[in-house]
Amino acid sequence: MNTAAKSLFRELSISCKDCGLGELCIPRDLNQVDIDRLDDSVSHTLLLHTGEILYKQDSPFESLYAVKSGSVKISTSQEGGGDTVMGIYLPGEIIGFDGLSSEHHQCTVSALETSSLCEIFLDDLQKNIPTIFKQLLKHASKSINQTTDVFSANKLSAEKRLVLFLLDLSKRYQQRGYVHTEFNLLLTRSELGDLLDLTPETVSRGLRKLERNGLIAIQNLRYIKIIDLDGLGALVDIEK
Amino acid sequence: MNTAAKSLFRELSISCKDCGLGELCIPRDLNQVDIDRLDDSVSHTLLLHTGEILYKQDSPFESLYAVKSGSVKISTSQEGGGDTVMGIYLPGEIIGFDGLSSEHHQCTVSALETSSLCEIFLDDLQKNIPTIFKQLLKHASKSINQTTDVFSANKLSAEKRLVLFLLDLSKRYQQRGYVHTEFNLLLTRSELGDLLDLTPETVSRGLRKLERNGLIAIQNLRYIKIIDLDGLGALVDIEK
DNA sequence: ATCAGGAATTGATATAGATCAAATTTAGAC
DNA sequence: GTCTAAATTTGATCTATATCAATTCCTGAT
Repeated sequence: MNTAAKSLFRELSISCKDCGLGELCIPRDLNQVDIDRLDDSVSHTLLLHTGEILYKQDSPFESLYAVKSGSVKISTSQEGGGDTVMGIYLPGEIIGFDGLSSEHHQCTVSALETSSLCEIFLDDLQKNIPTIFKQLLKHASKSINQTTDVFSANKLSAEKRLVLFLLDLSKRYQQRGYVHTEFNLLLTRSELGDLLDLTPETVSRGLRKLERNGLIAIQNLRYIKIIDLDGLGALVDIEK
Repeated sequence: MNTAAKSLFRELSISCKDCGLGELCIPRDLNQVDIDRLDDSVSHTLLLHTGEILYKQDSPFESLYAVKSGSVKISTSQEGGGDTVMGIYLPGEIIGFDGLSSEHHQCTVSALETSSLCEIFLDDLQKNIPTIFKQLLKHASKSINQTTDVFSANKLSAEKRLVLFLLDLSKRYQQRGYVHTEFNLLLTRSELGDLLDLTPETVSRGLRKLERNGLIAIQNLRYIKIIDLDGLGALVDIEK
């Protein structure tokens, strides 16, 4: 655990087999014995409050983490000074792969809201359940595919990038059993701009245009209600 | 192995311990016994000629592959019709992670020149050398970091993106023990445009401008000689 | 060696989104 | 509840790069 996360508070432990995330997280195709072993390699649970940092760019890699509740953002510092948001992670998603190859993290991870995480001790895991590594590889692979999705989105128009972001978030909330037609955006216009490679002004104009056209409603700036899901889909599906 | 790769030809086998790639590929921190076991999980060697396909988007995931010699490109088909080049891979780099999470490949991989690859049987590997999975995770992690690099490059000017691409290629050639001041670009202006999110016209103008300014020389369109490495570095290092 | 079709270059113009600027709203600290 | 700084919105320009178009240059096939 990073020094920056010293203030982390250890909640009442919940074992992997009782965790509500179930299949969304690591345990998939694991038998009961392995799930019990999984518990021994995972620390339950770290608590982060809004803005608190899990690990910083350039800090030595120590563990992977599973998001248990809440959400975190990963960002990188640019030479130019500011930060660039690279993505947000929701419950069941695993973070930390960015640090594996060089043993130092390439990104900074911080909480977007009060969030809990599990720390996954990689070496313990390897000792206890060799078979789990394929699961982890799958999560890493997912991470890659997620990045490439954003990547391929970036020759699209500003409006389409915005709509794709909203639809992706909606889908991920749905997969986790939350309402998918309304949710907190979690990011400022400026952070969303980083992520989608747009200026805050363009993000604002785009969202307000979607609102004017009756596709979404915006409450208190960050809270989005999707009014016409099909309409949003149509904006990105049809014409190239 | 994909049906599209039926024409693959099996070369004389070379074992992992005799392979020139050494540390660049999987064997790192592996003892002799494990390297011998590695051989049993790897098929040596597949040969691909220019343009031949290793696996296609949507085809079922079967194996990972290590590039042994030559180079391959990975691309995705867009709804709009055309392909988009996502990256190129050089010897020692491992491909196929895109297929792990959904069991189907998200990308198409084809040879940019005559190339040889090793097929890595994941399940055998897991049986034979449980400890190797961390190595694989590192490669997956590298894949992620590589993608995010490209990603973070895309708010830069066309010229900087081009220079960064040239410098990255140069560095990777150097790491592999090749001359790093001259090399084949491997991609058409149009493919390079896909990768850097630029039009072929802008790529052409950019490269010709670098040539006019005496930083590079272009031979036969694709062959690049770097004349002023520091000059190129200065174009991307200094001002934001 | 010739030829044809794709790739690359070069120039002219159009435009999406950046940038600059100013007013307004919001949220956190006291 | 008030205050203050930051976030957001809105409007007016600017510009890098896309787009369109016309040659020219390669390369591979015959």
